[in-house]
Amino acid sequence: MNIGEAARRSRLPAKTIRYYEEIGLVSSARRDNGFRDYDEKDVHSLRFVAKARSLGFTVEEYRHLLALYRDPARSSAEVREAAQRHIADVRAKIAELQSMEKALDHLIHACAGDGRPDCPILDQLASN
Amino acid sequence: MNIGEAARRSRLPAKTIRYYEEIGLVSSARRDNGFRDYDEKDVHSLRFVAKARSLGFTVEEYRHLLALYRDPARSSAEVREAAQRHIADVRAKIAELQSMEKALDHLIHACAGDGRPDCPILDQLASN
DNA sequence: TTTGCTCCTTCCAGTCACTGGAAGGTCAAG
DNA sequence: CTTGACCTTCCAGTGACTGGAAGGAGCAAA
Repeated sequence: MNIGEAARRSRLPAKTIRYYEEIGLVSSARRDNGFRDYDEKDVHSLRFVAKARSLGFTVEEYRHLLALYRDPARSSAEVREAAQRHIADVRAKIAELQSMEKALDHLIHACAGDGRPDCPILDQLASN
Repeated sequence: MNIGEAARRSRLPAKTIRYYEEIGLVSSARRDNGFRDYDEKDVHSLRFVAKARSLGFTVEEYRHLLALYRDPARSSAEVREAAQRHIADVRAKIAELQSMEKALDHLIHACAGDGRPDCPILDQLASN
């Protein structure tokens, strides 16, 4: 099948699939006319990558997970460690964003938001 | 003062201050030897930017907030709107990361993480 | 004076993961 | 024969820095 069909079936943009090929993450056969030609196995790999992507893994992590997936001698410990490293990153990011959210929420509630220039948000940014 | 001192006092890397100058966000005087020369007012602006940065605003938002800060005829409504747009972004990002975290947490708990190859994490990535 | 050190300058390239767009080739339907 | 949807490659841009090279400035110690 053409890249467009593979894109629809993996829910990855065609551009992204070409990019993944360029960086050696996935590959495909080629037809005589130069068009990429994907089979079910290729689509399966693309879907695997699409799911890792939706969980926020980095490209290098997709690569690692794909390699583990294809290695029958892998240990589940290695997979779990990759997932644990990633969830730690996700949690750190959440904590950071939550502290921003909290600070912003305080500021927004302190600000009248009317036609006057007085603004605790600017005051806070300008303090110190 | 030199850029190094301004960097220490604003808690922004010197490289970042030069970058902000390049994009027209801040500016400074120059000494005869070509070195940038910062005064208290400059440091104040840099600190303002550093705080906006720590709240996760984008560079274009720092620019907008600085302009509002410097405009005595601003309305606090405009500042509050900028903050509200930003907090909505932050909340959307938090929600996205939390849904990733939840999915990852399930997977990690389902995985034995031992020497065997069987792994629900890979199974889930490969499903469909 | 020379050495050594820290700080400063500019410029260029790289990061991450795409994304957009230009210019042109392929193919089936009408 | 044209139209339109698809495909190809290549190049450039995104955001917000960050790293590094190559070289100049300024000051203290030997």
